[in-house]
Amino acid sequence: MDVRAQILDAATRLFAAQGYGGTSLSAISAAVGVRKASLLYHFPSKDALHRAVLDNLLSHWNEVLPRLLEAAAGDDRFDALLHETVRFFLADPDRARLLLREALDRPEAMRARLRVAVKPWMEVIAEYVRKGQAQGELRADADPEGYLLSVVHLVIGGIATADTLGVVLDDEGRTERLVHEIERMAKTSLFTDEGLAASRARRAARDDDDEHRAAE
Amino acid sequence: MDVRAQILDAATRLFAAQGYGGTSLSAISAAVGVRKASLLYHFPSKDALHRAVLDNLLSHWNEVLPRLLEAAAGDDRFDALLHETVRFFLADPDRARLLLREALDRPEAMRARLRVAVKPWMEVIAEYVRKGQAQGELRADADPEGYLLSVVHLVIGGIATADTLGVVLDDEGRTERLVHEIERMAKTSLFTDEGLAASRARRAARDDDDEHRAAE
DNA sequence: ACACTCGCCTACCGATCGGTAGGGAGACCC
DNA sequence: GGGTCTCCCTACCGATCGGTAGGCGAGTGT
Repeated sequence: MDVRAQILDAATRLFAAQGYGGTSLSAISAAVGVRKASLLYHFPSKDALHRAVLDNLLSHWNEVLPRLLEAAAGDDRFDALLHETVRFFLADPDRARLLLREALDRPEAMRARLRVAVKPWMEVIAEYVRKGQAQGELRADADPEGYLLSVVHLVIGGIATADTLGVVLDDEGRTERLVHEIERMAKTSLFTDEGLAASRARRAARDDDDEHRAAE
Repeated sequence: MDVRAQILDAATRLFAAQGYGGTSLSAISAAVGVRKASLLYHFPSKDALHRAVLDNLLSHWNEVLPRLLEAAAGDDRFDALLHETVRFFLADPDRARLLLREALDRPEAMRARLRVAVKPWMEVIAEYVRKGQAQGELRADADPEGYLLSVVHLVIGGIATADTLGVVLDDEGRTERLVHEIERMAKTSLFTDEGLAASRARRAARDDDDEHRAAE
């Protein structure tokens, strides 16, 4: 891996763990094994490095999301979307921590980023929620935008602090247990009980179908 | 207000907004209107100030919670507990931001704090959840500890970043809307639909009762 | 009147911060 | 082989960091 990528990687880990203000350029360069001046050759300033780290993270996400939205089968869209979102942050909890820190540290900048990067998607999905509500599959009293926001939040926050808050869950699979409950909450509070049953039935039918096709 | 309290207050606001590492002693003392050396007269070090800020916050909470647990009527315990928790953090969102930052910045220290301050309460409430599950009022597939953790998380995270994430909710009452949805999700994903109806019926009866008593 | 404490101050400390200047080894082009 | 570009280095900058030393004025107790 080239030095620039190593710097980006180390900066991501350190910013996530100690925050932007709490991480010095010396610390990052030391983690990579080069001198501070070399770091500043690749990134002209600490702020530029910070932007690069965030861009790197968000571009990953923007690359995953559209593929996900169109790939997910129409009916189980929410299920797949939720699960893949969880997987994305679970694959590297530092992603969740970075976003959380950014929201706390620079609310104004984060707001601007969200406005252009997230809001359009959010509106598309919210529209699907409204359709599901009209069909009686989703709870009518849910606030689509508020719900989506809260779920994103539940996932990001839950994963970012799973280690810390996991103190009340003594067993070792605490993260799995927490994630499982998060997914359960997200689904239960969106689907009506009928919708949930219908969704399960559809998935069973599809799995059956897949098996048949695989057997051929 | 005496200077010490002013310092504590300013430090709380600044730590919440910019984090511990991102806030200098000069900034805090400037906000109060005294010199840095005067600040260090009241608090021997930055770290001591930080501890004082956190102790101040947690003691508030520990003062509120027990009163809350015993005051809430047996059947609507969850409702009252949830709502008062929301109110506690909504009254000063900096509380939520501070806790969130602490969990990110010093996971080890936070874990220790949680272990002694939160875990006992959590276990008591989880026991009540299990009872409710046995009665069929609460969803049997919920993981009591995981659920409680996630709700705390949903509330704290939601309130801490309501301003930032509220970008997708254009209207002015965004915070109210978000909070309302958070409460809805928390209840819907815990109560069975029967339990929810029963709870509503109980509350209606009680309100009726209150009116009668007030009319006498 | 005196000593003493409290609360805040000015002045300063060494360490570390983000960032700059400039040099040198190696690869590549002509 | 000379020129140049890439990449990393040593050495240094002024600013700011958390923290210390010590003085000064306003009470307070005796």
